[in-house]
Amino acid sequence: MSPANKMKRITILKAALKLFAEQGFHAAPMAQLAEQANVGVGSIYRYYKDKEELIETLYEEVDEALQVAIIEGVDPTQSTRKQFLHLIINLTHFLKDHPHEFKFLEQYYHSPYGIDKKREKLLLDNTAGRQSPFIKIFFNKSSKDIKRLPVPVLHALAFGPILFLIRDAMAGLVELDETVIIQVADGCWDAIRNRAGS
Amino acid sequence: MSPANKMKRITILKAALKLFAEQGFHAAPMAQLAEQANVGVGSIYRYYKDKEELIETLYEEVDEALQVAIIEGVDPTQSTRKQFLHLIINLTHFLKDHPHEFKFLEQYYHSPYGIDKKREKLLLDNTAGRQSPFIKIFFNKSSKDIKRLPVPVLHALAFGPILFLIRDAMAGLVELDETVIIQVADGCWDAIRNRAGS
Amino acid sequence: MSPANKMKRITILKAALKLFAEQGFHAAPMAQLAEQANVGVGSIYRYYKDKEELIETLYEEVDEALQVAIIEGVDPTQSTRKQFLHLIINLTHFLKDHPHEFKFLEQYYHSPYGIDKKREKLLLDNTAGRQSPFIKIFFNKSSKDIKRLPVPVLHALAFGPILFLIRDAMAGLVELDETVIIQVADGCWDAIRNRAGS
Amino acid sequence: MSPANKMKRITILKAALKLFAEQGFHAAPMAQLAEQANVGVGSIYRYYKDKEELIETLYEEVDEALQVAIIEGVDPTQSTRKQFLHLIINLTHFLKDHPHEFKFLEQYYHSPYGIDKKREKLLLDNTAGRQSPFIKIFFNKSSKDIKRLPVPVLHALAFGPILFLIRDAMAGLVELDETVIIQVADGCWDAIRNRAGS
DNA sequence: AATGAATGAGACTTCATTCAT
DNA sequence: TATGAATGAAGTCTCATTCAT
Repeated sequence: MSPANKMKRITILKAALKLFAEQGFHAAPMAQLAEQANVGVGSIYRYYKDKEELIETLYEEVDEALQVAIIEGVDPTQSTRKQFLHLIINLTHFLKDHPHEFKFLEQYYHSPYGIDKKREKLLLDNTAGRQSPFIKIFFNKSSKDIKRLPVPVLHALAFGPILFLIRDAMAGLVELDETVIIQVADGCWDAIRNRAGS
Repeated sequence: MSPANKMKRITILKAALKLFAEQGFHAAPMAQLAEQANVGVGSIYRYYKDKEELIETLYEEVDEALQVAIIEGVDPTQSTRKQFLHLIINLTHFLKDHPHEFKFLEQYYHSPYGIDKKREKLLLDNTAGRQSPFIKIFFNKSSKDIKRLPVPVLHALAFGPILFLIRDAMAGLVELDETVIIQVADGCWDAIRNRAGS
Repeated sequence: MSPANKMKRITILKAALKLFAEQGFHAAPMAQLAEQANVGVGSIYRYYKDKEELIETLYEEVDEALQVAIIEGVDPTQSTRKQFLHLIINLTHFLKDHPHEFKFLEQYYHSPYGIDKKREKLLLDNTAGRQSPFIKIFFNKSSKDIKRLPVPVLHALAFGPILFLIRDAMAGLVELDETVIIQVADGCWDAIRNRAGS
Repeated sequence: MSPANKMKRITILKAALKLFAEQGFHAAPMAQLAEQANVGVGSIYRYYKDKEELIETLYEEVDEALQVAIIEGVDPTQSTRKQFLHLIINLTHFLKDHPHEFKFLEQYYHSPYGIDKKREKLLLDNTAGRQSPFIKIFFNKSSKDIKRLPVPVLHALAFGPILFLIRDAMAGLVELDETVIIQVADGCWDAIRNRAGS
């Protein structure tokens, strides 16, 4: 594919991200998307078979970016706690700085779009593959530092709060400054760490 | 309103809950809803101005039921921890036992339906009103037992994990038995409690 | 179905017959059909799942009418030749008097719509069922009067010419008056009859 | 036009014939045609003003080939009957051996593409020109051997049956072997020949 | 001359909402 | 009051045709 083509693909994807985030999949007509992307309606269909494929592709793209952002700068030689905090902070910053991506992902996961199909795939191979760059490495060496709990439970304890909070932040209910982020991360750490003498 | 009317309102609402949960708002035509509810399409419009109002009303109903279920049997004379565990368990059971309600709420919150409009309203007066039956009471006496953190942060630490986990459970990724629930609740408690000497 | 409904079904069918005959299936948009039938576009879809079902229904309807018209007044006690001529004349009159029906059928059979599916069904059970009211009766007693040939061949010899000619007549190339019809019918009879002493 | 151009014209035409025969005019996008012909879409438009012109041209080509094939080997010195049988056999073989051509012609004639415009032109100057190579010569000397009937009627009697039958053969309803062909041709001959003493 | 990406009119179909019965 | 047939705006997608390269 030529660079020009690639560029148009991306233009469309970007416009879609914004539009879908702002209006939702269903309330975003292809015509409007075409307009925002400054292309003809038909052109979208050169690059994506249909609306669904566009959404799937967008999801893949966004998810990829998220995964990359999350592990950025995490240093495996540091303490588990340090790494954990780093992850949480990365995640939070990425989502705060990319509200469109955040809203899109929220919709994607929670609308019965590919809800079962996608979540299942996603989370299933979380345990053993894809997203794992960080999850797996992190939880694998967990023996000592982290509670011996089923991975999904650790997962929930570790990431549930911050995701919950980011939603509130998006809605303007909290100011997610560094202090708060650290507080939450600390809380999460408390939730999963293996407290020796307690 | 006559009892007969009231009954029909409820019939419609029940059918809507099921349909919306199973298919999503957008994929659930009013005609199908009418069919499921065994009423004429036109009748729905006697009780609800339009589809949106129906959804809003349904949300209110479901939310109310959830609030009630959550505080059921919580005893203010018990220890904060006990009360907290009780809340979490109530919440989990309700959502596990009412998957339609759960799916509906997920959609409602995460689709840009009333996302801003609604969440804002909802969470804003959380702090000082509606939902508070349990939140407020609970956090107000928090001085000693619970970390001194902004309420939304506590909120996130307390409820984020279990909500996260319930989603996984719905998708069939985890078995949410009593043991797991307790584990999570304990984890959450660890996240928010004020550990005296640590 | 109420009489009013039935009436609208028929109104639509009639408009469709005219439109399809004049413009062809593909060149006849549903919107135009709706206009001609004086109904809303959406209404068509109350009665017919989609354009294809409409076409199929129309075909069934037209075919039925044709079958009925063909055997009208045919008297089994008359000579085979008389009956044959009667059939041909009925057929010719019906198609001449119903040019829309004729054009529609031509299209239906010869466009790769249900070409294989339909023709097969049609012609296959011609031999032994449906259309047979006349075909079967006619060819079954054929032993003496009619050549011993495979049925499809007799079929072709008997009806090929008149169908061919009707097309020319529709195009204005021949005037299909009684004389000509009789001439053709006679020719066909000559083609299939068993000439004793020749 | 250069030989190379001529070749490309023909390549396109061949691909079109196949595609139109298999899918029908309407279901055969220009893009797919280009692909099959191994040319760019734009190139098609260098040779043909638009889709319609392409179809018309194709029709002309196919018709020409058919005319040529039909008279091949017909010997004017033979008896009228022999010549007639020869014609029928030629026609049948050509169409049997060129199913794409056959399907294309069927569509072309029976869809309101150029139905009136084309058939009229075609058949009109049949009487006095174009196609006549065989028709005219054949029917002109007909005085004695053949019934005195309007040419279109003779036409119908002579060719109607075999065309009818070929359709059935294409649909797999009859096996068109030499025997059957001869039977039909004989039947047709019976239909048009002037039986002396009858 | 050849290409094929781009276009947008227009096709089919759905569905929230109305209104005559 | 209850109904559901009728409506048409709006959505998704296709495809003949053009035009910059």
